[in-house]
Amino acid sequence: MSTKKTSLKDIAQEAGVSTALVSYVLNGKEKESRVGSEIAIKIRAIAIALNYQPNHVAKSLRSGKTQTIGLIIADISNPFFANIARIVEDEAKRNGYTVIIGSSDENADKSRDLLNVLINRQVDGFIIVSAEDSAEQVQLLKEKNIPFVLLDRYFPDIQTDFVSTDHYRAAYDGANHLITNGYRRIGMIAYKSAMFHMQERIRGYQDALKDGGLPFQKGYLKKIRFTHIEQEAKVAIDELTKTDKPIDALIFATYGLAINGLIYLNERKLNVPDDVAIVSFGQAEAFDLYYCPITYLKQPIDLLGQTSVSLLVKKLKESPEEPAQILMNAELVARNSSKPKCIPQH
Amino acid sequence: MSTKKTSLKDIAQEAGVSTALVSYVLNGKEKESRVGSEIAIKIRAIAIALNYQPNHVAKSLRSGKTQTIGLIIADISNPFFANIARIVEDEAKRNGYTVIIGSSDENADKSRDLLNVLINRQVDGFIIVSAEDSAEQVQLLKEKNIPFVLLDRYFPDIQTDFVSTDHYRAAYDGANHLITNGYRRIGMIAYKSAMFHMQERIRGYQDALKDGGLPFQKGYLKKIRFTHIEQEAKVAIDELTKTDKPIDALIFATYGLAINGLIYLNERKLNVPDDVAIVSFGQAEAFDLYYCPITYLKQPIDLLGQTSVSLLVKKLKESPEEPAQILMNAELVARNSSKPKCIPQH
DNA sequence: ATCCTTTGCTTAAACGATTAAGCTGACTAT
DNA sequence: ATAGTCAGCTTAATCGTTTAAGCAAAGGAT
Repeated sequence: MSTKKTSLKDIAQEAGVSTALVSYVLNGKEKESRVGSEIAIKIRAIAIALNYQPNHVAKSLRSGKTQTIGLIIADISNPFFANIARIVEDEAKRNGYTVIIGSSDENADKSRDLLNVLINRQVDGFIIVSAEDSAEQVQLLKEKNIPFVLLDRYFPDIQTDFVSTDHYRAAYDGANHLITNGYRRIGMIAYKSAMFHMQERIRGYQDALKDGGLPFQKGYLKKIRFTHIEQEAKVAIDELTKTDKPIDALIFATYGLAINGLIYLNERKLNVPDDVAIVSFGQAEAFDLYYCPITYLKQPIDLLGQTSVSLLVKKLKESPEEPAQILMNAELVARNSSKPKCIPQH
Repeated sequence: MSTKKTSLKDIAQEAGVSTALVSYVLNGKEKESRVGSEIAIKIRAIAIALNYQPNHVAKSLRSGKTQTIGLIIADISNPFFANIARIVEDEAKRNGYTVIIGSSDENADKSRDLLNVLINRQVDGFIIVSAEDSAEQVQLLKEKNIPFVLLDRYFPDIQTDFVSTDHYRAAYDGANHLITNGYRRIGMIAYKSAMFHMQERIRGYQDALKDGGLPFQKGYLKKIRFTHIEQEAKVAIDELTKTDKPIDALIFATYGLAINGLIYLNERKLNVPDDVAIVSFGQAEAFDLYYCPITYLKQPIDLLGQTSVSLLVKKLKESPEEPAQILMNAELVARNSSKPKCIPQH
């Protein structure tokens, strides 16, 4: 019933040769290893007959390579990361690698844990969407000479390979788009975070306002804590709208922020785009479903994912050279939520 | 620089003992193996000093266990599965397991591929959301005595462990809810599929209509191909609405169908729920964002995921006993999209 | 003094594969 | 005849752990 899996030894026994020969043949090294052609044929036949499947674990132990990539993301249940994960999975498979995904929840401790678990599991390398305060972990990987590629977020102070969206430019484009379309009191809701990508998004927003001749209003920029999105998003929106100079447009720095914010706008019966125009980062079916399709900054997810994998695979094969640092542009997908402003109200 | 990882041998050398002793101590078997308490302390100290991290691959080879679970789903970028994946990941971790996720795209060949790859990687067991035409694969796993638990979908003709939503009852509840709220011409859009869970959803819908005294109209049930959702969903909706007896309510048998359908309803300027009431399977933020929040059948994702993991872990630890077959109820979350029907139009 | 137990350690095989090195016999060249 | 070459195989070490079996010395009982 439970027929034991067949190993090299079984084949060797059946063929009346040593395991070495079998290994040579099945790895296509008959030429270099001077294996007789008759016995090679016989071995191959037996392997098929016994339905031989090499034991990956044994291979890994011997070779020191597991053909496995660790993918660290914030949360697999967030559509942005789920999409990334899917691309990475497919691309890795195409290169003969398997992916192990771990969710860090934007939390440095969990991220460290994950890294350790996966290092012990001997993954060959990592693709990492870094969490807050994880610079030291990245530094450590560098020192340990563990191959990795940072995805979507990077640390300007640490020399690493990375593949990222140009967050500054994306935010700049988003804000600029709103200005062009006639909006003048443009708010932004972002995370309270020291992460470079978030800083860049904020900087892009601010620079666009400045270049558009709009004075930067400190009160128009709201930073809320990742851990309290729901409550703080409401407070932020209230503060942005329940004032004598309410915003007429709002940029969400993140998909998660947008979801929460849009739901609350609904609750408050604020109309998009008449009361508030919207531009958001991230992308998801949800934006298509909103009564007024949401303008968003479409990050090149496919390219990001594919490039990070091929970069990592290259690092794993060839010896490390110069770090590759790739910045990609997000595409502004303009929809009704940011359409040119109608008649000035008053 | 690239300090080699420390192994048992290194510790043994440093402590002047054999690797066996080190292994005993670090695995907490000092008692059974009569290790001296002094040397035990010394070994532990050295292990910490050298930052010893056991090599999981070697452990796996020796033990035949990789502490890894294979999770086969349709598509990680689908929110339903992404959520499942997250739960499974967390629950597995809590039990000392790592998860490898594979997306089958509802395709039997890909599913078979995935299974083989993961079997070669020596995963200890599987959690599987079965794809169309994959009954034979499940049968094979059974014969090979590879532990697995089916998740959310199962085959009534094959005796296996499974954890699933009661799809029949969920659909019945959904349709019944619409009837109760005054709708009389209730359509359904489902997948053209032989999968049991889809058949059950359809059967639930039909039985509810029957029990509600509504004649089942063949034309009100549309089955569309998984591979052509976008086009066929439009056609289906047109056929359901552009007729002299148009539907007044619609059930989507799936999250993906709902997304496509709702977008098209928008396009057609059909109002929810005044023109068409909606009830959908699946759940996602998207449903909250719709101008009229969508009534949905909330599957107990957390419980499904957790239960499947603990079931599998139990199978892996203890010897196989009776197969566990668990059916859970979906909760109907009633929102505005299915609110009691207003004034009869004519 | 002798035997038995117990304690504290080592030895070595095993998991399944890879691969450098060595062995044997046949053939070639001189 | 004799050395050298080469084809065709085997041997055995190795990757890092685990663990059954065994060995040696010390202590206890008679």
